[in-house]
Amino acid sequence: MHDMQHEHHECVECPIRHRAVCSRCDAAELHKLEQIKYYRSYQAGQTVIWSGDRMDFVASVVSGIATLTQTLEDGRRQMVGLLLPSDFVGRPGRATAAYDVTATTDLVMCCFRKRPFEELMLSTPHVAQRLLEMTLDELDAAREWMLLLGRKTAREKIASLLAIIARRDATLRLRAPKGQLVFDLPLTREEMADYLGLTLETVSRQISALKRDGVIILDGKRHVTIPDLERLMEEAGDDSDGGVPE
Amino acid sequence: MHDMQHEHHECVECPIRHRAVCSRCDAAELHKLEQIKYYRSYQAGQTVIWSGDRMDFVASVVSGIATLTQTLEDGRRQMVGLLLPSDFVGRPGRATAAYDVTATTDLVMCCFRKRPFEELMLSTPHVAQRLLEMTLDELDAAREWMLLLGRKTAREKIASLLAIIARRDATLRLRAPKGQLVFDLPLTREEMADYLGLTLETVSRQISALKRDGVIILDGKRHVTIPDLERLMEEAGDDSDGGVPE
DNA sequence: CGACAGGTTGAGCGATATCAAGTTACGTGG
DNA sequence: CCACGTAACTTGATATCGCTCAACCTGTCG
Repeated sequence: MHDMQHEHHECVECPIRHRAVCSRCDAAELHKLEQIKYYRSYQAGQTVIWSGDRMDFVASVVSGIATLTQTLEDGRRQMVGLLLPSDFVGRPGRATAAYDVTATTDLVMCCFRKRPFEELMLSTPHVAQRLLEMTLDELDAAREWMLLLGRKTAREKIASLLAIIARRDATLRLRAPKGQLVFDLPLTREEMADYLGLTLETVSRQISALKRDGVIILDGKRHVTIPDLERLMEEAGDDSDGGVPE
Repeated sequence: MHDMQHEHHECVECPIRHRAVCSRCDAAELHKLEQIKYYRSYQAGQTVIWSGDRMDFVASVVSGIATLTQTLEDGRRQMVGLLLPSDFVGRPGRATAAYDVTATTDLVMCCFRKRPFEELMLSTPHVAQRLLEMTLDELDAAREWMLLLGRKTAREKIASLLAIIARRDATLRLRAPKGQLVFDLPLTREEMADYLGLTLETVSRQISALKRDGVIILDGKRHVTIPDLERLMEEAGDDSDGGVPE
């Protein structure tokens, strides 16, 4: 089902060390985490967990991208989470997965056995504090998506998604998002549709329209250039700056 | 702007004592909370906080109902939270409100000054633990709403909202949701529309349709009877039971 | 009694879904 | 290296659900 890699990386060299659920931990706490962690790898397209499955671990995304999706009986799908490096998967205190988790690119996760992790959360407040902070951020992101899903037009939805991916990509590379932005779409048209509450045909048409109008430049189907981020933000319909309050 | 009530209620007699952010606290911790708490009351329709405003407190809803809403520049509104008794308002570590908070009924809140509350969270893990749990629950609810907003039809949206209100009303009264359910809608048609990503006209039409089809019985505009919860759940499109995993 | 907020209903329109036909890119086996 | 198959994507024609605009109803409060 999945490849297991038993290589043992050092936490102190971990690429997500400063952003993940472990970012607040001191050396002693990291040592405890190190004892209950292990890595798992998945290929693009593989399902990590099915909704309803027993889940005996929680995890951080180390590299790659995963999605959370919900499905109605008749097959209608809605993505409800996009997991990037450093994002957390799973819920302490819950036995089964609430959503399908799928690797959309090759994916490496740093897993912690659930029971020891829960005990560790009680004894070392730094993990719980960071997890609360991350969960509050996710809740804000979810509410932003609710606005998008409930009230934005198809064109605005596409522009919003492109803006989010562009900005996120820029921060991952530690470059300020200014001037011309270039990135690759990590999602298929269908995955974008599932994220935006649209059909894949509408996604395709709106991308073509944004291209025709010069808001984006496409090279192939996935490689995107944003000549003017301001313009894209206007198309997204968000109020002005998009600055994240803190 | 708002009435302040300086009456001093005892935490041990508080109606939300067993569900709110303080539910895990022991007597000593409650005593600390009691020293930084105060009550505020708002009338139905009053705005509690505007998005972007400085927020010097966090709070629990004691009685009544409040909403969180986001607005696009051109006036399109999306509700992103429905706050019921015991729900938590505000975010530790953030200076300004991210959403408009409005009292839809008369509302009483138990407020804690933000700075002391944040310090208390560091010293007493029970508050932070409970807040994490509540935030994870809210995140699940938000993701459920994303599915509704992105993929459900107008009729399914209305049925879903009615089912949620019915069940929640039943649990607040501590009665198992079986047989015939009766409750009053706490929201206007417009508020329902803002919650569901619809127009108020569509809300009105779909409610009329559900009434015509015998799924609900209306007495006046707000008083609802659900003769068959199973039937309503089917109309909502959710898979079967709707049981909350834990 | 009049005014107004909340709610209902109708007619027509438009954005997005649906159904369908192609196109492009890419890997695989001959 | 080419032919084939397939997944991803694009584009067109048509259908439909929910929106918009508008009129009207109902209950409440002064």
